[in-house]
This record gives sequence, structure tokens and C-alpha cells, in this order.
Amino acid sequence: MENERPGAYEALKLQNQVCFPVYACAKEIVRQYGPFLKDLGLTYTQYLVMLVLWETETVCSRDLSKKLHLDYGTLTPVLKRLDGAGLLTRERDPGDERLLTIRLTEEGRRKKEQAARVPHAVAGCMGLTMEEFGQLYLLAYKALAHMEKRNEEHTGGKNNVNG
Amino acid sequence: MENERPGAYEALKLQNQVCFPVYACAKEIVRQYGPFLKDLGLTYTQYLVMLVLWETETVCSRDLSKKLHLDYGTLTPVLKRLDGAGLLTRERDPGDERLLTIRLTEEGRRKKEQAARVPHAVAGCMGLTMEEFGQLYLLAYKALAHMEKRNEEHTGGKNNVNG
DNA sequence: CACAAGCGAATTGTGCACAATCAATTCGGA
DNA sequence: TCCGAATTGATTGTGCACAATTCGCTTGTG
Repeated sequence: MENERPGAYEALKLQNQVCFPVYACAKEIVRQYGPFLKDLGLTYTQYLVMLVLWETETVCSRDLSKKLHLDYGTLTPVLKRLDGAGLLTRERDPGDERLLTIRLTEEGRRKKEQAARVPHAVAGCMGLTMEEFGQLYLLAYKALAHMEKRNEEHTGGKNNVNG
Repeated sequence: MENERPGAYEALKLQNQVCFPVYACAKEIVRQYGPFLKDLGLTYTQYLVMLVLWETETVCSRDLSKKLHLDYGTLTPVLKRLDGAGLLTRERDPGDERLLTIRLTEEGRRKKEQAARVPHAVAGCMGLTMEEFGQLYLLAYKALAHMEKRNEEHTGGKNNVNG
């Protein structure tokens, strides 16, 4: 088994994986948000939805899905709960009945104040310098953009089959 | 509402969050693994467990939990499935009946060959240079280490209540 | 109008992920 | 020896996360 050429399985060692620390780091970040968001009565995913709404007031479901990289199977129940909590409303677009318009309520708007100090608090948990935050931000977005593009090519690329 | 001092809510904009691209990037990475791991008959979490076993042959449940940053509520069903698939065995440590010893089977060992090319393939999906991979790796581990330390301080810190 | 094609969402099923809780085991004293 | 505290890990309940499927709506074509 170990008579292979040396390093044949080096890439499989956990220490040599780039993906694992990113994956573990993301989970750890969500966990750091936990206590702060509990005060707001939100989960991390619900908080992401609220971030978008605090910025735009209204958004259609399709755009929300694209912005947050979440599909409808995830968003539908999340939006139902936030609607149930009175933080947003869901209504069909009169112009196109397929589209769902999500709108921030007054109660949802009030949460914005409480939430304002959360990002800084969580950033402090991570122990990175400003410069490191900047690097991490750019690297994550660069990888994200590349993978996003790949996905589009592979699903939209069906047309390429026929030349 | 917008009469606040300018920038009071800047930190709440999705674009200004560092956490979001890391979170989205991690999910996107797991998705990129999908097709490759499907050939192996593994999910991403199951693959992580196998990575550890391919390296160490045996591991106790506590160490696995710490290495992968996963608690028993997550690991127990994952290990059950991998046991059911014949890739590992679970047995109690004779010396300490609380400990669970997880052992790679011959069938599990065979999967290692198929898996050997997966890391490189996924790395290619991310579109980063070698240098960028190195940076991302270091930044993620640095943040991870800092948050890990914080967690220990806060749970072990119960004793501080009594002075 | 009729109808095929394709999109937007909802539903269903599987598998994490973790908090909270509980049970069993071990260990440290008195 | 026996009791109390700490550790390990299994269970339960909630909430993502996504693939696959389904259904209603819109749009393009004749």
C-alpha cells in the first residue's frame, strides 16, 4: 500500500487541503454569530435575508436567491418563518404572478438598530488585522466568482452539445 | 430613518461583510466536490472522515470530533452510514468503555485510490494561483485558531464565576 | 386562439449541523 | 469504599442546504 511513489497520496492529507480550513472557518464564523443573533431572534440564514432587506427594502425571490447563493428549497421555509415573525411580507407580483415580492415591515426595520453592532463584534472574534480581512475578502470573492462562472457554463452550456 | 449619521449602517451592507463570502465560498466548494464524490458514493462530510482515516487508519471519536470541528450529533449518524457501507468499523475501547475506536476497513482503504485525484480536480475549480491558495490557507487557519481559542476560554471560563 | 417551451417557486426527501439533554463511564477525593 | 464531578457520546429537536420533482404562469409561435 505504501509502496507507491512517495507523495502519491500527499494531497489527501487533511493538513494539505485548502478546502477544509475554509469550510471549518465558515462554520466557526456562523457559530460566533450565534449568541449575538440569538438576542435578535434570528438564525444566520435569516440574518442574511434581513441584511439584504435592510439595504433594499424590497427584493424579489429570484434576486435574493442569486445574491445569497441559496435555492428555493432553502429560502421558502426561511421566508415563511420571517413572515410568521412579522419581519417581512410576501406577495405575488401583480405584473408576473410567478414572481414573489418580499418587503421589509416596520417591525423588521426596527431590528436594524439592534443589528448594527453585530458585524463589528463578530469581526473581533476572528482575530485578523484589517489588511488580512481585506485579503480574505478578495480571495473568497475571487474563488466564488470563478466557481459561479463554471456553474453557469456547465448548466447553460447544454447548448454547446449541438455545436 | 436615513437621517442617521452617514455610514451608521455601512457595516450591515452585504458587500461590506467579510463573513458572507467565506460562508458562500465554503458552500460553493462543497458543491464543486459533489460530482466527484458522487462517483465515490460519499458526501462531503463522509469524505472528511475518510480523509482522516486514510491518514491514520484508526482514530477515536473524540479526536475525530476535534479534528473536523464536528460534534457527536453530527458524527454519530455519519459514522453509522459509513459503517453500514462497510468502509469502517466502530468498537468500544476495552481500556475505557467511553471511547469509541473507529477503524478503516479493507474496503475503505480501496477507496483511497479513487479519491487520490479529487483534491487537484476541485482545486482547479477555484481558479486561484498557488500563491493565493497559500494565502487563503493561512488566513483561514489563523481565524480558525483564534476562534477555537475563544471558545475554550468561554466554556472553560465557567470557573471564573465563583472567583 | 391553441399549445409547446421554459421559467419561478413550492414540495419532498436526504443529509448535515448544532444546542440541549440524557445516560454511562471514569476519576478524585474524603 | 463510596459519593460527587467531569468526560464521552448517544438522542432529540430545530433549522438549514440542495437535488429532484411538480405545478402554475408567461411567452413565443402558428
